[in-house]
This record gives sequence, C-alpha cells and structure tokens, in this order.
Amino acid sequence: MRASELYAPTLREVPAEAELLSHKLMLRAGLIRKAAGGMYTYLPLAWRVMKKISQIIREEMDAKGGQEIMMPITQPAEIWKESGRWAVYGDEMMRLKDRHGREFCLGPTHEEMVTTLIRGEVNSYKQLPLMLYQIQNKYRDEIRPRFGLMRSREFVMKDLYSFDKDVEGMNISYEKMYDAYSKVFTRCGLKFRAVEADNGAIGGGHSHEFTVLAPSGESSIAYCENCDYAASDEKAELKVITSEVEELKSLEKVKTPDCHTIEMVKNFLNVPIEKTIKAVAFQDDDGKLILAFVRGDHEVNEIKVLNATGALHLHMSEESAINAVGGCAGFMSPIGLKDGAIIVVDATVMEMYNAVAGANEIDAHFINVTPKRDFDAKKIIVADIRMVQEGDPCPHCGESLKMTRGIEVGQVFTLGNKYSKALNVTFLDENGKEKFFEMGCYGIGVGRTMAAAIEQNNDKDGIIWTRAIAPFEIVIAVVNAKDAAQIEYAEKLYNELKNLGVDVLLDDRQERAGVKFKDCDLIGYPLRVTVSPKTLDTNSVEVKVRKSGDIFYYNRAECVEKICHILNEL
RNA sequence: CGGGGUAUGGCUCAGUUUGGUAGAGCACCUGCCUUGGGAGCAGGGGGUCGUAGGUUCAAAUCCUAUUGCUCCGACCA
Repeated sequence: MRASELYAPTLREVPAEAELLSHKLMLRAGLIRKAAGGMYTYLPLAWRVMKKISQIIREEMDAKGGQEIMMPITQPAEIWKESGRWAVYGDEMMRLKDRHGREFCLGPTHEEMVTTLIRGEVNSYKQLPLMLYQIQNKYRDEIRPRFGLMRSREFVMKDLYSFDKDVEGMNISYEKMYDAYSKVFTRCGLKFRAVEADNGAIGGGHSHEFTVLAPSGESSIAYCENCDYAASDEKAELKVITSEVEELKSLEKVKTPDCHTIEMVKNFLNVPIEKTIKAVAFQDDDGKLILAFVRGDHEVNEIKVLNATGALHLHMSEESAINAVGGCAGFMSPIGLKDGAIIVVDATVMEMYNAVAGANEIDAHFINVTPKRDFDAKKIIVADIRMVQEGDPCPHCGESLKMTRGIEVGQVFTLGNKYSKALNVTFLDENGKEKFFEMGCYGIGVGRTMAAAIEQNNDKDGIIWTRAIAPFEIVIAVVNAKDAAQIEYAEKLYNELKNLGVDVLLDDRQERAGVKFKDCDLIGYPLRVTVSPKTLDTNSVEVKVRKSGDIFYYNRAECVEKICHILNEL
C-alpha cells in the first residue's frame, strides 16, 4: 500500500467533540469519523486494525471448536416476546417496523436468535457440545453515548454461544472460552485482568469480565499482585477485620455539639477514625428504611446492601423516614431504635470494641460502644457490606489489594437454561429424556478492544501499536519523494519486504519530511524505515522503533533481515 | 429524564454584551521556493452564521420555539 493512495485524513487539531485520549487520537490519526451520536465510520486504518483483531479472535475461537456464522442484524419481535425480553429491554433496544407493520429490532445481542436457530435442528446429545459465533454489528440505544468507540450505539462485537447437554459440559465450555479470551487479549498486546463479576439477574453461574487496565476506564477494579484474584469494586469480597480484644467499658452518652460528620466527631472526641461507626440511610422502592452501618473510614457498597437485604433499588432516605424510627440524621446507631427499619451492620463493625456511634439524638454520641454487646442481634443483619479500598486484604491470599480502573473489553458468562427454557428448546439425552440446553455466552467488543489498546499504548506524539494489531507493521518514509533515486530505492525495499509477507506501507507522498514523521508517529506504526539522501549516500537505511524511540542504521545488504528480526521482537 | 454549555467555511475558534450587510489560523486550489520533525512567499476558491418564526429601516447579534452536539448527574449487557 502506498500512502499517496491511502485514505487517512490526519488532523492537526483535535475536534472539540472528543474528550477521551483514545477518541482524540482515533480522530486525529484518521482512523474514524463520526456519522451520528455514538455511530462511527471506520476508515481504512481502523478497519485494518479491526480485521486483525477479528482474525485473532477467529483463530482462538476456532481453536476451541467454535464455528463462525452470520446472523441477521434485524431480528423479528416474536422471538423477543417469546423470551420475555421485548418488554424488559426497554428504550435501549432500537425498534423498527417493516411495510406491513411487523415489528423488528436491531439486535443488541443474539441469544434469542441463536437459540431459535437450533430449535428443532439439534435434537440429540450426540450433537453436543456446540459453539457458534459471529462477528457483527450490535445496536444499543445508549442513553448517553460517549468516549468514541468506548460507548457507542452501534458497535462491532464477537459473540459466541455454547450449547451443552449438562452443567458440567457448560462449565467446560466456559473454561475453554476463558482460556481463549486470555489468549486473544494477550496476543493483542494488552495488559488486562479477568475480573470476577456479578451475574446480575441471570444468577447462578460464573461470570468474568476481561478488563484492560487503564486509568481512564469506566469500571473500577480491585486486584491482587500476589495471586490471580481480581474483582469489580462492587463485587470484591472482603474478610472481616478483627481488632484486638479490649476490656469492655460501659456505654456512655456524651455531648457532641454540631458533630454531624464522622470527621467532626473524630476530632471533637479525639479518637481514631477506626474507632467510629458510620451510618448511611437508604430507602428501597417501597419506602422501607434501610440503615447501613460501617466503620468510620469505610464506605458502604450499595450492591452488597441490596444483596444482604433483598431490596431491588436503593436511594438516599428522606429525613422523615429516619425520624419515624427514632433516628436522628448525623447521630445514628442501631442502639435504641424503634422497629420499622432494616438494619444492616458490616461484619467488621461487629468486631469493634469501645467505639463511638450516634446516640439517636441531636448533638450526642455514645462512647464505649461494643456492637457484640450493645447491638440487638435479633434486629440486625450482619453482612459484608463495605466497599473495597486499596490495601484491603485479598480474600484469596491475604496480601494487600490494589485498586485500578479498567475498560471492559470482553465478558464470559454461563446462562444455564434460561433461554433454552424460555424459548422451549430441548434435546434428548442418553436416556431418551427431554432436556433443556445448558448455554453460555461470550462477548468481545472489537472496536472497544482497539480503543483500549490505544488508551493503554500512546505517548505525546500519538498511538503506539503493538505489531499484532497495527494497521501496518512498517512504514517506509521517503524523505524527498520528488527525488527519483530515493523513491526507486524505497520501492525496491518495499517490494522485498512485501514479498516476505511483511505488512508494509510506503509513504511516497510529496510532503515535507516533517509532515511524514509527524503522521507516522501519530498513526503509530511499530517500525519506521527512513530513506533519505544521507542513507542513500551510505547505501543504508535508518530504522526507528516507535515504542522505544531507538534508532538503528543498517547496510542495505543486511537491513531486510535486521528489520524482520526487530519486528519479531515487538 | 434533570442540570449546564454550545451551534459561524473541512477543522479550531473570534465576532453576539452595545443590531449596520462575515473574520483569523489551519486545511484546500494555482505558482514559486523548499525537502530530517506539521516550512516560506504570492494569488485564489469556499459560509442562506443549526432550523423555524418574531421584533426592526436593518439581525450572526435581540425575543420565542425547535433540533443537533457536548459536559455533569441518574441509568446501564
């Protein structure tokens, strides 16, 4: 490919619409252009990257027995009504009607499609396991598309669906996909973690999110450097922190004028923050008051509160609800409250001795609170309800957890028979018994993977592609393209490399050298070979590694071999 | 859906307060010059100022409505 023929409109200035670094770089480097909110055209460079990522995915899916298919983007409403998700999916689903008024949607996902595909066709356990996948556009009418390809309304996704005869088989398929995903993201040169995730409404099975580590990511994860443990911040389990047993002092009420925050109480009474108990008041959808208590230096994890109480949604409570049970905002504790509230106490709080907690009256706190003694065990729920913090012990090995942010690029989870049951799709097992398929589904955002790679690999000059997914592996920059000698020299080298199967771009544009160098750095080809009057004089070439900035000079005779060698190291 | 911002040439923006007939830089075209880090000189093309109403002798500018985009929040496989 010649740069003079390549459609890659680079920009000097950043369009105002972009905020995220990867988004800015993709626009500036001429990778993408916006068509509408959350919808982008992939220009040649981006599409080359996407094709390379897709190919890696294909190879790894096929290696596990996956078979590629292509299902329609447009799906009939009937199957969604049958599974019950036509109503559940809400505004996020793009809906349309044909000329006869029949309802369709643009597929946000394809469980219904693939499950009904095999309905009546796969009838025997002998045909299992089966893994089908596609790489195709998905549609989700996001409330707020943003960050370019990170959160768009139309996006390219690989989705694979596994069908097994039993849970055991399903778990094997899951493990295969977990392994395949690790290989895919490793080959893409990404630093990532497989993060334990919540299965949410589906429940029961396993779920991992494959998260690329990047400070700009939308999700926050806790991970351990000592073992493999990693979990989303909301999912991260926490062990009880025990404190040294102390001699119990008697409960005492003290005046704490105007001390309605933990910080003020701590300072006023001059106690360490670890000796204080904090209250957070929620109400569920029915208006039921839920009081959550954690140690003063901890934060409440709302998801865990939901799980502990069985509530479906939480919002901050009205003051009147607090007053109704004899509480007092800013000065609350479980001691002496009237019935009517669900009280959830973090397990770590139950291990505290002689602590400070609210007295349920204005400007007063209790001191010497020992929850084991002073809280009414019959009226409280004890559970892990705190949010993980940096330095908390790993639930697997006990080492300190680290916190980081990440971009979710893939997810694997087991579905069980949720969809086969809803859509009534069965087969006959060894005993001639009718059974529902045990399914799993596994997604990778292709565009998001590309964006994440940029987010993780860039510098002030632009993108730094890893070789495996670079739009071109090498660019040959001709300093003066009007000089026939340089062009001729470069073309010869270009052909040699091309014949060896190297993915090479010849920058033969009649631009000044500075423009070419800037573009090369911005687009981020892993290797740049420069042909100039200087190199011509010495019958050599200059090779620059984008990532390290290292520059090498090689004689013409040995340069092809040397270039291939460097390439293999990248 | 709530709150803010914004809309002027392909891009970045000025001009709006105080109405007077549209500007800069970059990009583009032509020529010259130049070729190791987004050069220089000269000439040139391109905008019904988001849209629709209204006020006015006169509207990019003031008023009303509407739409797109964007940020924060809520929400989110």
